[in-house]
Parts: sequence; C-alpha cells; structure tokens
Amino acid sequence: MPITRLNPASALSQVDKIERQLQEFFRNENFEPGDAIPKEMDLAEAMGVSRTAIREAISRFRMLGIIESRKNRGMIITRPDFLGNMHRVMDPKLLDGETMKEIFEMRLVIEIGIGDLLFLRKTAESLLKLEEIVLNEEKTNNRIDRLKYDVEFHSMLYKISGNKTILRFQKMLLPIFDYVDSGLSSTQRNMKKAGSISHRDLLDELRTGSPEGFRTKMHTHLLCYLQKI
Amino acid sequence: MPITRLNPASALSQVDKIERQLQEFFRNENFEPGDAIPKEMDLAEAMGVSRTAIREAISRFRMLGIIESRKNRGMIITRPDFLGNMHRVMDPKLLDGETMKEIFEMRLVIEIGIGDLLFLRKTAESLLKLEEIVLNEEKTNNRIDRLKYDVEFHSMLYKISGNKTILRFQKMLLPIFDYVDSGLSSTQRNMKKAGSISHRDLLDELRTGSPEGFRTKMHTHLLCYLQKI
DNA sequence: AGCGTTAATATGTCATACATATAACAATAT
DNA sequence: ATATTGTTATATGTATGACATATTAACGCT
Repeated sequence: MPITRLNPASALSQVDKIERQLQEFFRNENFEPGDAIPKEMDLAEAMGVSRTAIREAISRFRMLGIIESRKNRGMIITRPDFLGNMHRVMDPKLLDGETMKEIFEMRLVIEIGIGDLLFLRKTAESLLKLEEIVLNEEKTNNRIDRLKYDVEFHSMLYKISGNKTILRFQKMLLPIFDYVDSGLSSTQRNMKKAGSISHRDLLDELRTGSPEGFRTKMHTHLLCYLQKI
Repeated sequence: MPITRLNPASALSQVDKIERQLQEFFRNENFEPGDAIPKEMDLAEAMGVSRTAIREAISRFRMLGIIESRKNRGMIITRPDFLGNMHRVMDPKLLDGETMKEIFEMRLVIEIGIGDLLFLRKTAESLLKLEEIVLNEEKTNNRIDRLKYDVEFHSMLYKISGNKTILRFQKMLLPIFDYVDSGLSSTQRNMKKAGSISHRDLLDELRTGSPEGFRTKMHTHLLCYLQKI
C-alpha cells in the first residue's frame, strides 16, 4: 500500500496530478514499449496546463526509463529497468534503522532460500572460484581482508544463482548490509567467527550435498545475524 | 552496477547532469532528513543554468521522496520510501519476459527462505487466520476461488513473517506473479493441484514442525514452478 | 533520377512575469 | 501589555514566449 497513493489531494501539486493522469493514460490506452505518445503541446492543451508542467511530469518518467524523447521525433514508451532507480534512494543516511533491519532480514531469507538455484546452476568453474575465495580467506588473518572475502563469497553465491535480478538486488543492498554488519557487537562478531558452519563447510555441501542440507547449513552460518534481529 | 550509471555522457541531457550533480552534492555534504537545501535560484546561479532546469531535476527528487518543498520555507531533505516508487515501473506490459521470470524466481527463493521468520513470529492468532483460509480453500471447488485462496494463503505467510518490507515487496510483485502464474500450462496446473504438499500440510508443519521441515515442504509445494523455470 | 538545400517540426533550454502561501514584523485596539 | 490584525518580504508553483538544435521531409536543381 504505497503511502503516496493516499496523499491528501490538496497536498498534491499540479505536476503530481499530471504525473498520475499520464501514468493512468498510458496504462489504460495500452501503450507498449516503442509506441509514440502525443507531443508536449498536445498534452498541455488537452489537460489545460502549461508546457512547463507537462515537461516536469514527463521528466520524471524519463528518469524512470518509462519514456524516451528524441530530439524532434517525439517521445516513445520504453522498457524501464525496475531496479535501475533504487540506488537513488538506497542510502544508509536517508533510510531509517527499522527499514534497514528489515532489508537485512530480507537478505537472510534470500540467502537461505537460494540453495535450490545454486544446485540447479552450479558449474565446475563456479565452484572453483568459490574454492579460490575460501582458500584466500583461510590464508589471511587480517580482519579487514577476512571481511572482504566474506563479502566476496556471498556475492559469488548470488552470481552462481544465475539470476541477474537477484544479483543486482543484492548489489543495491550491499551498503545496507555493510552498515548493519558494522553494527554487530564484538560478542556477536566472535560468535560469527566461531560459527559452527564455515564457508568451507558451505562449499563442501554445495559440491557434494543437497539443497536441503545447504539451506540448513546456511541457516546455521547466518545464525548470529538471525539472533541479533 | 546500475546501467544508468554508464550512459554515454553525450546522451545525457542537461537535466540529467544536474540531477547527478545534485545527488552527489547531497551525499558529499552529508545532508540528512530535515536539513534545508539551498533555494532554487541559488542552485541555478551556482550551476550556471536556468531555474527551469533546476526545477525539473528537483521535481524528480520530489517524486522519489528525497526532497520536500514547502511553499516558502524552502526545501528540505526527507526520508524516501525505497519501495514507494517501484509500483510505477512494475507493469507486465512494460517489463520483458526474462526479467519477469527472474522476479518470479526471486519469489520462490523468498518463500522457501522465509521459514525461520515464520517460526520466530507466528502467533496463535495468525495460525488461526491461516486455518481459516485453508478451510475456505478446502470447501470450494471453484477454480477462481481456489486461486484466490492460494494467493491469500501465501500473502498471509508474508504477513506472519512480520517484515513489512518483504510484505510490501511481495505486494509490489503480485502483478508479475499473477502474470507468470497465468502462463502455466494445464499439465503444470494439474501437477500443482496434485502437488504432494498442500497448504494444509504447510500449516501443520508451521504449527508443530520446524523451520527446516517447513523449508523442505515449501520447496516441494513450489516444485512445479521451479521445474517450469 | 540522384543529390544537395531548405523549411517544418518537436524537443531542449532560458528568461521573465505573476500567483500563492508562509513567516516575520509592524501597527492597532482592547 | 497582550492579542489581534495588517503588511511586506520571500521562495516555491505556474504560465508564457522566445530561441536553439537536431531530424525529417519536401523541394528544387542539374
């Protein structure tokens, strides 16, 4: 229930209203990517507003990737990138703690549930890359480096899942993960370190085990985070 | 790696450039919700562009919920709703099939991984609501109704997870789920119907079982979708 | 018929004017 | 002295007109 839907109408600026009307118009008239839309002046006249107002609304759609305008060919509907705009609002300084906690929780849910995709799409090559990361991690004692390899390991899992959308989603959320992670108490950090399931264990399970086993092991691996929540 | 980041600079309109510069400015200067930002004319002068161009860029931020402007008090940074804008681009007519497939896959991952949250936060009351939905489903033979209760059941699980962000994410994605779901072949539909794990089974597991058991059962329950992919 | 030129067109940008809502201050009345 | 009212300054909201620019299409010339 996006709160924007129920703003008091009085608080909506004219541009806001135009934006809504246009979106509705495009949907109702079944516009599809590639279709040309009326030119600015026609829209302005039809809606009884200035070209300036129309342009402000259209500018928003341009940002979202819903509309593209070419110098004098007019404007056309385009395929938006539904994750392409999220980075603009994904800022730890802007989001509130509660939301960040929930985003972090979402990460846990995804990493536990991603097992099936991994087994569906793992390759000898991808397992080798994981092996490399784990070896690097085991070699170092530097805390910063360990953290780096930790991120690398989990990121690689997303890559192996073969789902570009999930991968991009994770990358988008990384700043939040980092932020929450850095908030772990030392006790929790130790517990993480001493967690009964290491990346090595996860890799072994991925090599020779089953999705169920992997899910359970991943759950244990992430236990410290879950308990923090 | 948001693709928008690496558009050929030449293809960027002035407003696009202004938008980026402003976003960078806000980040670098550590603006936080509540902080006032310079007024339009000052920004226009500082950047050597017209007020119109500034207003178009700011209008985008207003849409995203990053900036709020009050009639003559100036403008302030606000807390954006990081999911609030997604509905604008979440349209089966606009997205391509590949992306929708990946979104659907994401759903499966989440529903399998959500077990832990459910056991963490289930209540007698919420289980009763699930029971009610399952009873309704078992009572009817109407295919439309069964589909409705199916959606209700899964939606209720998201609610029980107690994670508003995940719940909203699911609601945002529902049109896509429906779209993919409606593309199931009759064979797959029958398989779904005859799936060895029913909603009743899931409910029982949730009542008296374990997260691991639930994850496995949910996996089986969603098997027909996974195999379709 | 082929080529270059020109005109029309739609978007991109700018400057300006005016409307409107708010806040701060001043003036007035009780 | 306090409260109410009126005034003014200010910043955003909206509208209008102008010009720039890139692309298309029509036109005219050889």
